[in-house]
Amino acid sequence: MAYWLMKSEPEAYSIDDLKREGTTLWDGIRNYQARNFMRTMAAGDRAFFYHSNAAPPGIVGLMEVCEIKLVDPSQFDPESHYFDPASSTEKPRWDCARLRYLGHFAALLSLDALRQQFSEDELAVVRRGNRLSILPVSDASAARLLELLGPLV
DNA sequence: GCCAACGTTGGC
DNA sequence: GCCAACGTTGGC
Repeated sequence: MAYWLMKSEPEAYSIDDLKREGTTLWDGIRNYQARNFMRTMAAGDRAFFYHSNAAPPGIVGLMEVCEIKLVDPSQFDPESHYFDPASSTEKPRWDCARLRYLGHFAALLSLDALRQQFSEDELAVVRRGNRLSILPVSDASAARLLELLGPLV
């Protein structure tokens, strides 16, 4: 089982939205590197839910990967912000994963705190200039994160 | 097949 | 709003 970190702007979709819905389609990924990471996920993997563009940004909860390589429906919707005219139903360019809510952590672990605990090599999210919305987390870093974050609530 | 330009993303 | 990072695109 691998660990990941997935970012979402809470104004667009927050951990509370996921708690309410139970599962969600993680769609709208339009960055190739993030998409490629998402394709290497496996069902049963865990993902840290990270609030980006928040004050402060940081890890707020934990999810489980349910399904991967699902076609992202928003790419075909002309009304959608994520509409991609270059994509076709025959050759879809973007896919997505289904994630399940596992829980909140008692408190947000901020990016500042993460930078104090982890080097840029240990945890990609603290790397200066990193803008990826989906990142792998090593088993060792995941174990330390879970220890810092404490039990799910 | 090189490589400049583009698009996406998010911290600041 | 700037800019850093980088996979992909596309002109040649």
